[in-house]
Amino acid sequence: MLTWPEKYQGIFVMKKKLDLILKETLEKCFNKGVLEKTALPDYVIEIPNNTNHGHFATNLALALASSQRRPPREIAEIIVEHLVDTGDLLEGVEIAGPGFLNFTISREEWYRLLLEIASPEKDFGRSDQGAGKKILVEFVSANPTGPLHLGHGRGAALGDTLCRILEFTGYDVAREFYINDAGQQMRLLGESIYSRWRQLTEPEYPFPENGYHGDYILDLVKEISRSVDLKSLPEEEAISRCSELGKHTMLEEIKKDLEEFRVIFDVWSSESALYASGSVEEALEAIKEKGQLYEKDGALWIRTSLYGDDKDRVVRKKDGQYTYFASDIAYHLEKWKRGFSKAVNIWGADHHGYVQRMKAALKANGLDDSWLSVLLIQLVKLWKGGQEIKMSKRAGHYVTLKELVGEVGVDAVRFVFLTKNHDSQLDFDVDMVKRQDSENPVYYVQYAHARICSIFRKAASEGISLPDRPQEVLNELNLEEEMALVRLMAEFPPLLEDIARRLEPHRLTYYLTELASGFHKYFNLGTKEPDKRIVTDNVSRSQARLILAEAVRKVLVNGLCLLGISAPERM
RNA sequence: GCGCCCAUAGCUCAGUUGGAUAGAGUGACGGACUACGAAUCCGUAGGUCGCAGGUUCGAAUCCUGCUGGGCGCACCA
Repeated sequence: MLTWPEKYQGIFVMKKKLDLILKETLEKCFNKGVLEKTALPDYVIEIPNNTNHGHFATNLALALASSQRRPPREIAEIIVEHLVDTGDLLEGVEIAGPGFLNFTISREEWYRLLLEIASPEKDFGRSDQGAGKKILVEFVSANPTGPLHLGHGRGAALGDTLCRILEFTGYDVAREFYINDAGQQMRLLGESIYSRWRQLTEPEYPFPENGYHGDYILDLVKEISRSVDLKSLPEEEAISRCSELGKHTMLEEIKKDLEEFRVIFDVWSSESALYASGSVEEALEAIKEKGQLYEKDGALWIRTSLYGDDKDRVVRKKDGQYTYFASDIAYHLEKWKRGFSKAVNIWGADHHGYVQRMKAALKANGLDDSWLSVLLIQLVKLWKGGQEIKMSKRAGHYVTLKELVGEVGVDAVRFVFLTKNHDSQLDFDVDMVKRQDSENPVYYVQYAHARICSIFRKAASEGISLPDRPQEVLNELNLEEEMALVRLMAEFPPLLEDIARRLEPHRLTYYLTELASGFHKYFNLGTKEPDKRIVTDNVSRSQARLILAEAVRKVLVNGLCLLGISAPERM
């Protein structure tokens, strides 16, 4: 039976303890009169980039400099001199640079954290930061007029990973796909299909202006003519059948492609349903009651300009038709009514101009600015053989998500889509991603996992496994590389919370690459120096290193899982 | 014309409430396996953080102006 420690002594606790020590120390200095009593300044306790700067560093002395009217280094010395050392947390403190305080945490404290990570019961990195908060993430939301392209894929990877991280950090998350299935574009889809069908027998039959040119339209023609006898219908009815069935088929396809991409939505909501249920009218009525609507030139306007938009916007046209904006407002008010404490939209960068007006419309309805966050994703450019593959949706020739996934695999596509900030353009080099070597960032991380699994197999073959009493072997861990790994893993939970707060999932790929790198580096020590291998002839040392390896493995698994990427045991 | 975003190594990009010597991958060059997986590791080279001011103990990060790029400014969807 394993005996693991129950109490979590992680990095939060360390930081909190340290902060307490600092506050008590200051109090002491004030009371003794060695420092002038002032309000607490804004200071930071952080993990320094440079390992020479200790495990934690604070700028407290620098922050005090102006109110104390003394040089920061002098203040730092006073603080160190009066440091209230309560427990066994600290191993050392140094004054450095202009007056930073660098703290070293005791080894025992790090061992406690390591056991916490490796513990089989604990989902390391999971937190309850978002407890009680319901958050709605709307993403992809592709029009059902064609297959998903790379931009949708990027949005899908971003949105899904964000959702996974939000869930892991305690939020109640709903993944939602909004179907723009009202209005002109559905009509155009129907006409495009119908026209292609007619052209089978009448090559001269006109194709609609702005119609959809892709080859998939021909597939839809085949599909539809199998179940419907278009010939027997009047033209108008045939087109509307084509529109209806085309949409249905496209949606099924989109759903299938997304599932293949490991993205499952909780809710599929539809624009046309908003009209059918009267939600659009209802929403406008509510806005009207707030006095935010007015008529001008025969159209109905909303006063978004009062709330940060450049100008007021039309919600109902002169011809009586509602604008797209009207249903969008209704949709977002619906989201609000469903009780979400926050909404996140992931939109293509071409919807840029929409953000401000959407927020303004919500504000006009009394909603807070920060309730809706919109993440805009920039273009994906595809490179192959050193050439950019130009795409044009209009002309109907573009690489679909399905094709790319078929070529390089889900793992690689998801990973690469998340290696960049959503706000910057992304170059996807197919050749690089297809190569099964170091140039491929996904393999780098997955390989670290497979390698650890391999080490466990090796250890097992020599009769070595994780110890029953891990506490008793841990002091075998004292290499700098080993402690660096522990410290790096300690940053995982706060990183996830930060990602959840700032909606920046791409940071996870960087972190995992860094962790994998730390492990590869550590592993390679053993090629030169056999006593630095994980599996050595010293059993307790091997066991200690297996605990470390297991901890790394768990963080890698959790991280990859959050990215929606597999963690293979062999490659 | 107005608004938003971006500008960091040859290339692609990280750099997160302003912190110490600005990082990684890739490309180039040179090294490391008869023993835990070389899909790995180590080393060298590479920078006026677009330009110019400002704020302060301290700026890639905040402010202003400029230059260069992207996107958006519909009674389209």
